[in-house]
Amino acid sequence: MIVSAQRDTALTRNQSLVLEALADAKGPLTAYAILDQLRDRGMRAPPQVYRALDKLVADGMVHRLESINAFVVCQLPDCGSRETMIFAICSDCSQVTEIRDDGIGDRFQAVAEQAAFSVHKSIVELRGRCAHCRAS
Amino acid sequence: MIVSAQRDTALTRNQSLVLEALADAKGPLTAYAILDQLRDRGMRAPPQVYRALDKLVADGMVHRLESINAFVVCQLPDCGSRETMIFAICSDCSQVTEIRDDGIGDRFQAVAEQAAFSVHKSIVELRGRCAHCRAS
DNA sequence: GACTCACAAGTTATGTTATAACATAGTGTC
DNA sequence: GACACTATGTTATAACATAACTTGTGAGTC
Repeated sequence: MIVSAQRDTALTRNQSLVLEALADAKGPLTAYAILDQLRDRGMRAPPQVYRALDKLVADGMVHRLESINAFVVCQLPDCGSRETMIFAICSDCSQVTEIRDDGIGDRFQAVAEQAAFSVHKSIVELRGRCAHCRAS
Repeated sequence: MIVSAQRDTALTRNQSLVLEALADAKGPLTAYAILDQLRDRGMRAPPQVYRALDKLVADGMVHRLESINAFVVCQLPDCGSRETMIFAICSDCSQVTEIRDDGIGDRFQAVAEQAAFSVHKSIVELRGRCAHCRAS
């Protein structure tokens, strides 16, 4: 459950480009969407994007959404810390809301403990409809 | 090994083959691993496997593990119902334990409601170490 | 039997996501 | 300069998934 954030080092050019692309995006982007966006700024091949994403995810500045194979910039402050985050992904517009639920990590730990399973990382992704899409 | 489960219609040959392969497996299998196993029983191409998996997942007899792109046969009875299941996936041996936590769905619903998000489906996957791998 | 409707299965090709493996270039230290 | 170290670039390919079309098959009808 410990996510060590090491933001001590400055970002490299590629890392900055990828972070910028994600920050400017309205929603999550796939690695290849990022690549396409950054082609005219020198990004040429998938490994460049994936390497940058690896670093940004490790530092807690970007989250990977496992169920849609996409990446989103972190919306909450202090997210590099230890909390388990919940991602609410709209099935209509694919916008993502990052939700903090203190204690959910402990709950997972507790139920897992009954199976003698020790949790290192939790993935919680909710699929449904966001406020905006429900209204329209 | 035959797995009885809650289903409306009988399984087709391909669906039975895929279910059998998953039931006999020690852990989760990817679609292509299933394909390889079933080649000598007539399975030839990915769409055949994916179509069978679609049906089995829809019927609740098989679960898809989003974070590892793999599939596992349902371990718990009455899983076709609406419960949100928790999957504990061992990072060492990739064995999966399916955990039931009544109430976790309500909790997700509650926190999502604060963001006016309506949940249709929840994905919870815990990564860590299973009892067996911790002991060894 | 012949027809046809519906659906499962088969097939080909391609799209999408991710990484292995190796080559090159910059940077700081001695 | 020689060296280690890290980031980058590049090519190729692995791994996962689906679109689109064809063929088979069984049930119901005439």
